[in-house]
Amino acid sequence: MLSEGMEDFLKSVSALNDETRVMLLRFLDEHGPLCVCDLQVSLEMIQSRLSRHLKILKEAGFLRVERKGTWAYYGLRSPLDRFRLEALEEIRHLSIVLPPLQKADDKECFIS
Amino acid sequence: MLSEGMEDFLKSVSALNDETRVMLLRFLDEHGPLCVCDLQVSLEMIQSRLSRHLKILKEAGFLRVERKGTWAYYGLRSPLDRFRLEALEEIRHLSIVLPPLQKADDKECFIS
DNA sequence: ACAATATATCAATATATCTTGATTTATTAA
DNA sequence: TTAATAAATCAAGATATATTGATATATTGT
Repeated sequence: MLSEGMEDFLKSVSALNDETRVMLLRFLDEHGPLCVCDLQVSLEMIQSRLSRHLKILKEAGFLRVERKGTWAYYGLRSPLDRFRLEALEEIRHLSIVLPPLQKADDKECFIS
Repeated sequence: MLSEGMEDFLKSVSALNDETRVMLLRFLDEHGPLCVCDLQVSLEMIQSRLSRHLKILKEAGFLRVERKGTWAYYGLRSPLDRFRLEALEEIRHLSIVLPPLQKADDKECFIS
């Protein structure tokens, strides 16, 4: 059957319940899969914080990870089920200002 | 325009982020508007707790209140916007067991 | 094996949310 | 106006979540 349980629903919802994560979803929706270090520079977030939020979004079924060497590329999972897709759609329509995408390896820019 | 802001979105989402409130929405969706004391007996919840959750759901745009004398009848607000409706739809499909509806005034059952 | 780098996890603290019991407010009826 | 009841709010404690800096793990190139 298609009905999910309370736990799964609350996991989706609590993943959405944070401004940082909503921004992350929006950013990845707009730019496609990105590695943690690119997100770090673009969103000016420290690494442990980013890593935590990405994990929560992944475990809630919104994101997938693909590893390439030491890099981890996070992107929207596809297909999303109806509710998550609807949430994403809502996020797409939020009037929020996103910072520009920056690539970490553009310069000799080593983030600790 | 139709786009809501981040604040409004997070308000909806954080209202959904609680098992008690999800139950409440489901219960009111199934039985129609009910007064706080009926919810109290049916869901076996103390009054202050119930009152708090109803307020959160109301302020998040899911519920409306209608006062009749000392009673306050809470019911689903209508119409709901797309995202809230979709959330409600999702809640409708959750496989959860609800307690039966009980009316507070059936017996001389005065809840403190 | 070693150094360098990307990411994940941990520990401590700060902040937010939930629960309960007590109190307050508001309405009705005597 | 007083008593009774419904509902809202408050205060205190418990639990959960977010942030930061430090440490651990894993991969790559030498």
